Amino acid sequence: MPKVSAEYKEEKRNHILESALKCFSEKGYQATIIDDIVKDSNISKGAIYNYFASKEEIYLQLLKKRTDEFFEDMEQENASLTSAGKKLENLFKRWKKQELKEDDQQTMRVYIEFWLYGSRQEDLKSILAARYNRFIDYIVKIIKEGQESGEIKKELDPQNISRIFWALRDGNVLHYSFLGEEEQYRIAWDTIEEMFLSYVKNEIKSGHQD
Amino acid sequence: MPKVSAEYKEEKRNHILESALKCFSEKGYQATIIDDIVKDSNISKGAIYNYFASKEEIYLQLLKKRTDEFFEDMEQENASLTSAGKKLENLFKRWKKQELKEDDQQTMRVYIEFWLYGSRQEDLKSILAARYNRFIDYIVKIIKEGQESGEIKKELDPQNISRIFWALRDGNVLHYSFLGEEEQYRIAWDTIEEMFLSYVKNEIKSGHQD
Amino acid sequence: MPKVSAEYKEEKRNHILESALKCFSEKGYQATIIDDIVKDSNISKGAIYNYFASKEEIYLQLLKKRTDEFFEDMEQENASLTSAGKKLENLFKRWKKQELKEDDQQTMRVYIEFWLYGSRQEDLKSILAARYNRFIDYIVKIIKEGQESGEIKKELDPQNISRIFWALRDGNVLHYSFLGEEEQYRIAWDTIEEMFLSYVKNEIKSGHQD
Amino acid sequence: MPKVSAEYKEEKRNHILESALKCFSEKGYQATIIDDIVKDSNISKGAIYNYFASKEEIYLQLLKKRTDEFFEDMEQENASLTSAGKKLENLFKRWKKQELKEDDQQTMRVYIEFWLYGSRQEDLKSILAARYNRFIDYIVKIIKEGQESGEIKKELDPQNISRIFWALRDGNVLHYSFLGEEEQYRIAWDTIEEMFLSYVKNEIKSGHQD
DNA sequence: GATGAATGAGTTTTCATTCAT
DNA sequence: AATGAATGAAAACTCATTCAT
Repeated sequence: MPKVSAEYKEEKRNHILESALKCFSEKGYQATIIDDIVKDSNISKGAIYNYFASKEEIYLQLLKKRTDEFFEDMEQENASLTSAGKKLENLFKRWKKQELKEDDQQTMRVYIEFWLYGSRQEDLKSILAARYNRFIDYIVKIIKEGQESGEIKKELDPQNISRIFWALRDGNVLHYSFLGEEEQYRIAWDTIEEMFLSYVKNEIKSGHQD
Repeated sequence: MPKVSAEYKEEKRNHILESALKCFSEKGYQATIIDDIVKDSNISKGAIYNYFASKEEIYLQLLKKRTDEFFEDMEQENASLTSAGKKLENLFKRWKKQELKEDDQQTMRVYIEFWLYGSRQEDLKSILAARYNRFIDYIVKIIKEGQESGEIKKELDPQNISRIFWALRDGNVLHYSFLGEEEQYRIAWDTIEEMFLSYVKNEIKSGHQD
Repeated sequence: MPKVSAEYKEEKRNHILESALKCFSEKGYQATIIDDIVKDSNISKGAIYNYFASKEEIYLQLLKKRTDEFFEDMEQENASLTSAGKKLENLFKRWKKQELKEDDQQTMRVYIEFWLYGSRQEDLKSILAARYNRFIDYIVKIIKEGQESGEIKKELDPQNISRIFWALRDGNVLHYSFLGEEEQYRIAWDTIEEMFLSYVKNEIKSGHQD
Repeated sequence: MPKVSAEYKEEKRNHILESALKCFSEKGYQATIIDDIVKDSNISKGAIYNYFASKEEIYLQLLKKRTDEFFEDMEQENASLTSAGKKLENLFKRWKKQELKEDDQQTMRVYIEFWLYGSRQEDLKSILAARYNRFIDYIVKIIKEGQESGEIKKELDPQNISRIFWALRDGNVLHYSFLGEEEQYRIAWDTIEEMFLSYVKNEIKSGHQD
């Protein structure tokens, strides 16, 4: 018989994770000290350690939660979209408007840092790889759908295209996140969309005329 | 009247920088401790501080040196190339064969980390921005050349295209550097080249029909 | 909702300051290392840094506390004294018996070192000057009182006399603190009292006449 | 058969000591690093260690040299003075005009610091005491002369008076050296002279009468 | 469950001294 | 004799984690 309800605990957990995201995003994972999270969350150091075993676990949980939420979101949005092309376009739209959600903006920085951090810790590599594959698979599925429906060129390797898609996204986000020039980012993202889709889609009625 | 020659000192400096690169690349900048560099270089802690004022300065000098070398290299290679298209292709070739030079591979990781690190230190932002602009300008110049010669579509904004070029490069390198799958990287890079050049070049006798 | 009472913290603070005084007095400020204070106080290094931001802050707080206590003490003692002459005599008495309080003895050494230290740190000069002026003003007030009541020669400049008073005190303390010959110190101090008071007081019924 | 003349070596030694005085005076003994002396003297670190075994030895030699010079000076000046009163007045005059010689000003700071430093090093205490006694004896001799000639009160203890003389001097110098207010210092010193001499001299035809 | 004081290993940097040239 | 590069033992300070209350 727990003293507090499960919801209470869940809420507190999330509260900590939100503060952690803010701090990690602003100062970086290594530079963030637990006291930063204490200050931002107004939750005591001891309490934080009641919910998470270590700073690293906070990091890991944070990334997992964000990733899960991203896929939930996508699932929901895509449910109503019928073609691969629409789904891809929706994804591009997502990052075009993303700068409005400061939240996601922060997440990106933290993701990229995690990329660095995780690639150096043997024990995190599998987590990193799993997360990466989840993203890859997500696009692979769309590409395959598109190839079946004839929207997307059959000669392309879905795995390869998916990897390129994420490389494009991450490269652009990398620049944007750290240089912060929103207008340029948006223009670049538009151009990238055009370039990517025209490369990937079948010529018939190619380009943009939705 | 120094006791050792300027070359000796230069060599030692480079020796330290090489060890630093190795350490920074393996463990990350923050996680690398001076003793790691001491151990790797076999140079005493005090001696290292005779050559560099701080760990951060080692980092900065390292990046500067690498960047300078990159541009020197490029300058030299491009001197013999007559068209914008050839220059771009040469750049793609460069990163395609890059994995052979382990050295450059390391530098990339460190560059990306610097991106994160620098974007959070007010005093480093200008260095970061200057470095970024140097890279941007380099491609802008090539694009403009190509537009004048008719190789490259005139309606494209050179700045924007340059940014996209580097986003492609960085995104791909980001994935490769941390996932380390060489074969996939090379294939992706080939595809990216095709995508990019076909987007950028004028259709007449368009880029790749090997 | 602190886990410990304010008194507990105050006590701990004082405990650290006392150890610091002991160490600074024995070895000097610069030569004292934090581990000396750790050893003497039996408080961990980290805990010390929970109470004070730096070694220098310990020094500053220590001096401030001692100075405050000195003036509190004086205020109390002087409350019952009605004439300027009595107040001056009381001050002389204070340092005559001072050697009995080992505590004050230590403080003096540390004060003098602070004089040296502070005079070389731009940012400490104002603290030093403020402290000095507080001492000067204290005697100035007494001198003026005495001049009004007729006890003290009207032609003397209170500021100048006050400065001389403290020069006498500091000079004597300097010698005593470092040579440690108590008997000689006490005799010198008696002589100084006689010299000073006979110079300062109006002849009529002057306290000391040879 | 030495390679260089004794004079050359002596000159170099003095050069180092002069630089050391400057540095010690400006930054303090502990805060001065050998490289400060190297920079100021333009003599290499190795060479400095050829002339002195350690930083401490430089300090000690410096103090010794300065003390010796002081007494040589005094001897010379006093040779032409016939009475104890004149000799004392001459001493007062010396410190009154001293601020003009920046050199001596520096020495004072260093002396005071040495007082602190020396009193904490068992092995330096005897050096300190010897130096102190040399100063004490110097005044004792003058006082005794004055007592014999009738200039100075016979009932005074020469040792005690000598100690007080130096306490006055050191106290005043302490304040001046670190607060640096020249005008105030000079006025105080005048007043101290008046106070001291009127206390010490026989009333008949006393030097200073207000 | 919550609190925040305490811990101490770990980190960067300094600097007196040495010694090969 | 002179040089200055090299050494490495300190020293101040940090911060993830623990644990008594």
